[in-house]
Parts: sequence; structure tokens; C-alpha cells
Amino acid sequence: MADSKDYGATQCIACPLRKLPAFASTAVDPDFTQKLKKGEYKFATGETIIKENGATPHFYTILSGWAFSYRMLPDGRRQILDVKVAGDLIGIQSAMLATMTHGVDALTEVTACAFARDRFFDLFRYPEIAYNITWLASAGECALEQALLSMGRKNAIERTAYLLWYLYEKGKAVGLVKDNRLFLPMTQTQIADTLGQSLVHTNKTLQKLRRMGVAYINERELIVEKEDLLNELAKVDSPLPAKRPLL
Amino acid sequence: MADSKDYGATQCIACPLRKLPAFASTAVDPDFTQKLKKGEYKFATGETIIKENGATPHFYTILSGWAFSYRMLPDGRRQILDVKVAGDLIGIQSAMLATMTHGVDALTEVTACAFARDRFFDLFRYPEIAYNITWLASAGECALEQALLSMGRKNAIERTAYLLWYLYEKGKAVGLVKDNRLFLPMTQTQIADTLGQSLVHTNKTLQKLRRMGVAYINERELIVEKEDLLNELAKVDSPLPAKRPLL
DNA sequence: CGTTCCCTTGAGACCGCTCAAAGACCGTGG
DNA sequence: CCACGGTCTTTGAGCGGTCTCAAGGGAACG
Repeated sequence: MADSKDYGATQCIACPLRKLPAFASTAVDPDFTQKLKKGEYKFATGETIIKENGATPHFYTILSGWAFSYRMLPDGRRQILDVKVAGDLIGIQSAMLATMTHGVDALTEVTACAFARDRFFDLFRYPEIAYNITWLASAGECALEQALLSMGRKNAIERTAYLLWYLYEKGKAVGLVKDNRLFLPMTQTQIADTLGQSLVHTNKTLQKLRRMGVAYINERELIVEKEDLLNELAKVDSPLPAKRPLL
Repeated sequence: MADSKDYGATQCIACPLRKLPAFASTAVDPDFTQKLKKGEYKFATGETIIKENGATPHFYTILSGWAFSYRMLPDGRRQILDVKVAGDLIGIQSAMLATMTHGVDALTEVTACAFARDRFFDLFRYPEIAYNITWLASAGECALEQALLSMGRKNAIERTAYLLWYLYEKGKAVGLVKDNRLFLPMTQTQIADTLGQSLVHTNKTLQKLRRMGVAYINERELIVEKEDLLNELAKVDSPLPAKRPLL
């Protein structure tokens, strides 16, 4: 499943994510996290990190790279649920519910910190960690709610604007935005599967946003020209949380 | 906000929900839960239990009755996110993220056990409780994922069938189904807002399901005639968990 | 007996879908 | 070095699923 393993390549105490302003400084001793860490895994672009309907021996915190979670219907229709970047936790569901109800694929090369599933309950002996895990689960739920509102009640332009806004904000939080530019390794097929729209219509909607001078994607980069207009089109109701915990 | 309060009307140790097969017997001492409980609240039909974008002083476990969570757009469009029945936890989000990103309204008269928000973190000192809260958050996420898949990739018939299946299973779990009948206090407008469809088209789709002899709603009752066909139409991929924890 | 809420039905418009095909770019192998 | 296949983006055309608008009937309620 994993390409390579490199035990403890990154020391928790020296975790580069801790420096980012998006992450709350935690009360948890990094040495403790270090002990829980089972290793560091690398996944290739396009590789499946977690299988749908399977059980992983691990769950992960993404250290670097992009991934997405999805669900599929038997006939091949796919719905992308969320996009995952550095700091995001993936696979808790399998730890809680025994089976994964979604899969996770890598969009780029991904480095992830692995934690053992069979020691999952141990984490809850530490109130701060337990709290953080629940916090992240809640935030994930919140993101899904917004997506659901988008899919259910917004039209193509609003929905697409919302997704671009969301990705942009998410990128900002982990320091991936520079000069209104965000590296964005998603194809239009993947964007369509996130929006719950057809590829063709997604393409036309993106072009409309480009012609409106709001935002466009070029060479795997999202360029936001009018952030306030994007925001307005997106009908955003709640911004992303300013600080989030890091496991 | 709450209509009436009646401290400790129901003793946790005598909680009627514990008897239901859907709930796992917990390692948590009921006396302890009892101490955390801040009272029992009653909400009238149609009343708002938790305000969107507000902060509640409490979060709740529903003891009896039906409710739904939703998000609204500024122009009044509404998306219903989930339907809540006995045993469901509502309002954790506000406890975690400081503000509620969704509102919760009562569909019937609702009785709910209240827990104080300012003592929320205390709960995490007890690993079993912390674990249970996270479990419930994960399960909520899973339900939202299924809804998202439904909205994004299913057509009206499949989507409607899925919702009916979901409600039916949810009702079963808490012992509300008898003779293939489930008391279901939702109007077609509310069903439409759950499905992300227009009222008119929802009405026509429900009629199609009725004409197909699959299931129909009559006098606030959902009658499932062909459960297997409903299941097949719904394209269900993961069943509801057999056992869930009770806070 | 009027008002309100909910369900139902019809008709026409339009948003988004499917089908089809072509161009751009890229890596690979002959 | 060029031909080739693959992936991704773009464009056009026509269909149809779902929406909006409009209106009527039934039940509940004051």
C-alpha cells in the first residue's frame, strides 16, 4: 500500500507544520506524539492512500502534498468529498467505525505521518489529544455541511466559485498562496466530481468565471483576480477557522 | 429559548434509550453522566432548538421527538443537512468551534438532555466519553458523506429512495418502525429541502415511488412496501452502524 | 367561514447533461 | 527526430431532467 517507509524521518518537535500560523500551539508534548508515530509514508501521485470499504492498519496526518477523499457508486459515478492538504487527518473513520466509508487518493506525491489504528483508543487517555481529534472531526463535518449546502442549493456558478474560494482559503492556511496564486493539482474531471457536475458543464462554468475576471486555473495554478467578487459569488457563510489543532 | 426546564426528570440510570438494542452498553457510570446533565428541556414543534450562527450555552442529546439540522443562504434558500432522532447529539459543533454553523429546529415536540458547554472540555478527561463523542461525530460525518454522494451523483428517484431508506433505517434503530410503518413528521417542503430539489419535483418523484409500489407517505407515516427494491433504487453503499454509543 | 398550510397538477422555460469530436500537451518508443 | 497514444481541455449541438410559475383542492384551525 505504501511505497516507502522511513521511520521518524521528521521529528514531531521539528515538525515544519508547527511553524505555520494556521496551527494552534498545542499543550501536547511533542515527545509523546513522537512515541505514537509509527512512521512516515510516501505515496505516489494517483496512488490510493486509503481504500474505500477497507480497513487500514493506520490513520495519517498529511505532512505534505495533496489528496482527496471520495465515495463511489457501483456503476462508477464518483463524488469527491473533500480535498486534503498538510495538517489534515485522514482515516479516523476507519479507526472509529471499523470500516472506511470513503477512499483517499493522492493528487500529488504525499508524505504522511502514520499512527497505529490498534492504539487509537490510547489517544483518548490524553484529554488534549482527544479534544483535538474531535475538533478536527467537527471541522470536517462543518466542511461537508457547506459542501452539501452548495450542492443542494447553489447553481453552477455559485457552486464553482465556492469550491475555488474553499481551496484558496485552505491553501492560504498552509502557506501555499503567493501573489494570489495557489498551486492546485486538480484536473477538471476531478473538479467536476467534487462539484457533482458534468465535466463539460464544469469547463464552461470555469470559463465563465475566467471571462468575468474573477479567477482562473492555468497550468495547475489557481489565480484569484477578484477575491471579494469570488467571495460574493460563492455565498460563503462561514469562513474557515483561523487556528486548528495539529495532532 | 427552551420552553420549560425540569431538572433531572429522567435519571440517566433509568434512561429509556439504554434499553434499545441500537445503543451500546457503555462503560461510563450513569451516575457520572447524571452529574454532567444540566437539565431536561422541552421544545415545541417548529421551535428552534439551536440557532444558526449563534452560540448555545448547551449541547444536547435528544431524548424523544424529531428535529432537523440545516443551513441557510442569505436569500432564504435552505438545505436540510440531517434528521435527528432519539440518541442523537446536537450542538457539539458550537462547543468545539465556538459558533454553530447550522441551526436545529424541532419537527415534533422534542425532549432533550442538556449539557453545559462551558464544562465541555471536562468530558474529555474521561476517555470513554471522549471516545463516544468522537464516534458520534464520525458517524455524523459518514451520514453527511452519503448525503453528499446522493446529491452530487444520484438522480431524483435514487436520491429520494435513498432518503426514505435512510429515515426508515434510522427510525428502525430507535424502535419507531412497526409493520413497515414509520411515523415521519416531515412535510414535502422539508423533504425537498433535504434532497436539494424543488417542492414540485419532489412531489412528482414521491408519487412515482408510490406508483411503483415501493414506498409512500400518508398521514405522516412512511410505509415501505418493497424494502429490497427501495434499497436497490437507493444505491446504498454502507448500512447504518448496528450499535452506537450513548452519551 | 375565512385563513393558512400542505399536497397536487399542468405548462413552459432553462440549466445542466450526454454525445461527439478536435486541439494541446506530454512522454515514450521506434 | 518524429510518430503515436494517452490525458486533459475545449467546443458544438441537441436532449431531457428539473425548475419556476400558476392555480386548485383538501384538511385543520380559529
